[in-house]
Amino acid sequence: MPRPRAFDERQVLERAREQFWATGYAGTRMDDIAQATGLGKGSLYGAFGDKGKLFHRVFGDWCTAVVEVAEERLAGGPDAEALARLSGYVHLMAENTASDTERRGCLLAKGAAELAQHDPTVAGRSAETMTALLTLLRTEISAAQRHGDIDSAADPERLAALLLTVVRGIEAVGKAGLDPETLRNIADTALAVLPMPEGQKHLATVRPARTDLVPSRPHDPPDSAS
Amino acid sequence: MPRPRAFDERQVLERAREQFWATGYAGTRMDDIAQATGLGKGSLYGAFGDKGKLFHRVFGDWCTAVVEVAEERLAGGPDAEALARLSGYVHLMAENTASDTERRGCLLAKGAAELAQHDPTVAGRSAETMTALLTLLRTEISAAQRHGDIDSAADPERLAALLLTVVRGIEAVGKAGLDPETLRNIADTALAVLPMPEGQKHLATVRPARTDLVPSRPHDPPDSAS
DNA sequence: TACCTTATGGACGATCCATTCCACAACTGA
DNA sequence: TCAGTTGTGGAATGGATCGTCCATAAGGTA
Repeated sequence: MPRPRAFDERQVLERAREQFWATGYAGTRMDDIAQATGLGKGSLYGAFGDKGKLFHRVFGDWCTAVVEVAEERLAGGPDAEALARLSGYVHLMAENTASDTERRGCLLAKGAAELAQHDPTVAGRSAETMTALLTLLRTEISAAQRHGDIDSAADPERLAALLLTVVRGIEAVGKAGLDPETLRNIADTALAVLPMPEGQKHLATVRPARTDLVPSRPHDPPDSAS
Repeated sequence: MPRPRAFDERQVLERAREQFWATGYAGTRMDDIAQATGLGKGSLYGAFGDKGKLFHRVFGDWCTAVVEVAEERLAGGPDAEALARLSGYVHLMAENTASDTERRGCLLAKGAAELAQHDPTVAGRSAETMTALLTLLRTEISAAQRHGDIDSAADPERLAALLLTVVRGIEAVGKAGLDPETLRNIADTALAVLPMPEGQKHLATVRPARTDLVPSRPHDPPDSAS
């Protein structure tokens, strides 16, 4: 019975994300978003509440996407390919940052840096996201250990935390200005130093020349949430 | 012949840093800084130009301090203690983040996240800082290799980049909400996976129980620039 | 078709903020 | 002591920004 909305909510959120991503929370004006989406202020406020609520919505969606990308890459599959999945994921994240020529970084990092200290919602959501990623990584490391690709004496929890740190760290040093080639090397190196089972040499890939440990490395994921 | 300044420039910069650190660039008002320093707007603008210039000054000083802390910890000393120096540095950085209960994070990361994309000065300064840290780490890794504490077949450049990424990554995941204990473990793990020379086992420290690889770990550095 | 409900979007109000301005203070050198 | 010069701090300015309001449009329903 009421008049239906003339806009696609998802599309509006996408445009809003683009704005927040480009200029941060404080740096984005509601007028910008109105302009970018073609919506009037009335519709915008009517549909999403206020600037804060709109950002929370965008930020939450982003976090969901980040975890989904990890799930696509990591969850499921035979133990025999667990190490390859881990490698693919880490390299994907490195590639995302490396190809981010505009240096927009990741909205998760950007939002957390700007707001986590004062906004419990953002703080909570980013923390959830970290633990979700940690769980995915730990599971995969355990799988690789079962298959004998990673030393089973190592603590999967710790290795997962290390890999997560490397992934998030690549984003950080990328935004800080390290060049793409270095970023890709970091991903290689991180995977190369993972402890191999006793008896196997694992050092080779840390040597200067080797960069071929890793299987094919996909570009431009559908939702390239870096 | 002119009237001398009644304020201490260093002290004013310190207070300004505190503000920018706490609330970011856009989130900090010049009135806040005036209030915090006790200066009037006229003095503030007369002495530092405008908000942007003031931030650049603060940001630059911070970057200098970050490198200085690394130099104090890393540069100089016998090769025999190079690995210990590396370990001390990485743990110090982890401790800084772990003890940052207010979750302010690091101004370098915060500033870069907020401004690097649009402000070439910030982008350039943060990039310089990264390469300076990289150089310090590489030098120290080479020293440890000479002494036989790290496999000399490994590329010091790559290991340095990995360690830098871990250090910056710890800051990032810390701000994102991982608990202090996990952060400390990450530092342990990163050091434990460094490739040992052939013949030596290096895996032990990745095992759950071990956390004692590292020498004493200082708290509260003079200029605790995390 | 007439009516009711919701959407729309631009104008508006109130607030906030960076920057400038200015009257006055403080110090130096003659 | 007396200019002359620079520092000081708060009031004023001008522009920007968030959120509200309201007259109107557009579906649905009877």
